[in-house]
Amino acid sequence: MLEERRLEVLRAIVEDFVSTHEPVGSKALVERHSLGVSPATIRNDMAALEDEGFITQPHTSAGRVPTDRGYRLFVDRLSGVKPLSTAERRAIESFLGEAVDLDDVMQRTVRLLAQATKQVAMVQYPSLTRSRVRHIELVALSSTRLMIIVIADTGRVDQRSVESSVPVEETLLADIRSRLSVALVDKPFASVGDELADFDQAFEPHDRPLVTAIIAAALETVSERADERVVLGGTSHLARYQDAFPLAIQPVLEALEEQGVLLRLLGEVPTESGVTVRIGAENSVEGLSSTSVVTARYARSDLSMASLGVVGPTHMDYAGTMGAVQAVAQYVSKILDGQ
Amino acid sequence: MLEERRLEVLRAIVEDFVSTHEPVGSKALVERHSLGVSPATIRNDMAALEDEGFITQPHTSAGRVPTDRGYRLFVDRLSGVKPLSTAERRAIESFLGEAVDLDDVMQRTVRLLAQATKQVAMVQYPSLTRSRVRHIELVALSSTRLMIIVIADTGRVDQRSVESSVPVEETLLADIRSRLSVALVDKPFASVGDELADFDQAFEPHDRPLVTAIIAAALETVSERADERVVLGGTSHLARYQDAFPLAIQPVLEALEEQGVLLRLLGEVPTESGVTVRIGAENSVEGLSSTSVVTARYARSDLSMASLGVVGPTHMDYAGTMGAVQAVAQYVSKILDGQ
DNA sequence: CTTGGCACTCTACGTTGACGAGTGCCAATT
DNA sequence: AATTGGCACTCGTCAACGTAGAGTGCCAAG
Repeated sequence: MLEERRLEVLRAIVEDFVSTHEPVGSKALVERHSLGVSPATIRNDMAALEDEGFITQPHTSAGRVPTDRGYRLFVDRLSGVKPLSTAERRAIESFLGEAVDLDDVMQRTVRLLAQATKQVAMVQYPSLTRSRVRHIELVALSSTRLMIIVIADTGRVDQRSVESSVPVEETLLADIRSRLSVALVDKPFASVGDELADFDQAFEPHDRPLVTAIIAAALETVSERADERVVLGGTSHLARYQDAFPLAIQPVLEALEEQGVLLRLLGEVPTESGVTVRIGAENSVEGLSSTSVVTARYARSDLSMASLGVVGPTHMDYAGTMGAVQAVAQYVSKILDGQ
Repeated sequence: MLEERRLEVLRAIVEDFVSTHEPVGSKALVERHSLGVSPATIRNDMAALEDEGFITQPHTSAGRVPTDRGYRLFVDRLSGVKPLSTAERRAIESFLGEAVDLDDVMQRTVRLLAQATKQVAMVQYPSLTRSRVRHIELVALSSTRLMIIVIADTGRVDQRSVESSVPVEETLLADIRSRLSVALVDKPFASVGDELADFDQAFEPHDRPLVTAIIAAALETVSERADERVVLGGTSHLARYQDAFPLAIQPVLEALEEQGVLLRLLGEVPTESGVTVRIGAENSVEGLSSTSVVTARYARSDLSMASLGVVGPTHMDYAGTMGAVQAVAQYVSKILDGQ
């Protein structure tokens, strides 16, 4: 009974604080929510919640504000995932459906997510590790410069240029090209290294340096590093919190400019499926200790896998944000599948 | 004599205001700069400058602040372009030299520019209009899905997928591929449309729909739209002006999120060479009316051409910024040439 | 366990008054 | 004709002060 009402009080505090951005007091609480008790009772509950570390007061005699721990409890036990309206779902689907290529899908997704959540959105390119090689191409740009192009079955195209110390014959190039195709096409990216292990043995010793360089370039395009790409959008939403709370936007912007940081945010995802929320200091990223990160995985039917998500103030609308992130992840998966 | 000193006063005001960000008064001016006259004289000059619209006072009794017109005069007649130190030049060269491909060059350039100017940097991808087709490739992703890949002599790779209503034979594909190569390789992008004008006539009528779709995709990769890509960096520098002056950062961030806006900023460049400065309302972009934009063109020996630049508050260090932008443009050109 | 009452603590806000920076104007000087 | 010192005036900034109001904790009564 009492346990239950306390949770109800916490929920009310979080909801009010999220919508008003102002510390919430006992009197305002009973007015806005129909808890059947008096302010004094609420005050007792609040004192208990504060002892347990779920809420805190900015200064003596102000209302209460949820702590990170309070938000955590709220997300885990009190809040659901608010589904999007059918109109919203339809808008998402049609907007994503218009995308012409993978870059466009990523671009559109990040805009969509930022717009839907009114927060900063990030979308990781589909991982290559489970992809396979669809096609491999070797092109001479000049007599000593080549370009190697690898196309994944996800539709992703990667290229890298290779410098040769000596001019390259077109016949040699054709030979390498066809052998590469035989060796790699339809092979998973993860096994490219093995497939190419003694690839250079088939060539004349004096061609080996070139072949080795090409192999190195091929491995680079295929290696983990290649899917370390995240697009970002909606940073202007950060400015809305400018004057608000302890959210200095400079460190946040700085952190978000680092691809490495974005990858960590999107990468540290537990095994479970569904939406992941990391609150405040749970993000082991300096500069984001007063923000929350909501992420979800998306996949193209197990071929490739990556994450997307948003970054916002800890006092965000978790239910709505989680709903939007989940829905977008779902539709991106669908679109990628269809393509 | 008097005319000359007035200009000197304007220069002093701009310089002081840029470094302190505070309105500058007559007394402070004579103290900090060795003009051989008294504050009262300066006041007369200031009154004249104000009448002419070069400076203004925020309120009745505060110091003077330059107007957009004042900055314009300063940039046109009073300020030079501050060259970078050799250490800086060397750092730029070595950092850009490490780039592995075009994407990497763009990425590094934008970081460099942001870091060197402590402002928001933007870099446009090299324009395709003057590029030529180096190689064209057609790949089957599935029996009804193709991908067309166009490689420019700038090293730029563009791809686009094509859907076919009927399964595509590999022999047909090979035929189209070789004819495309013959028709397009070494042709300038601008002429691709002409070259493909009656390309479909060479094929059987029932193959025409597919060929037409491929032509459309090829044109898309080659069309103007394709070079409409700008990378952005250093947005966190905006936050430094947060509390300062009339630079609300939200509208600026919003404007900079629009690729179209960036292209307009980088595109509206007069015929003259060198560095271009647009001050305040001279940028015909809503939201950027209290910022200045400094841009320069870069080129790969006339093959391709694009712009780069920075966005900052109107009270920026024009000499230093112009120097950095110019130097970076110069080195990017060099690097692209070498590659 | 709940509730009303009460004293207490702070913050937010508006008022007030000095202070100082800066100006414009004028008469005197060169 | 240009420069200069003097002087009165304007205004924004800042600190001090006091008040109003929101919110709390505690206690005694229901």
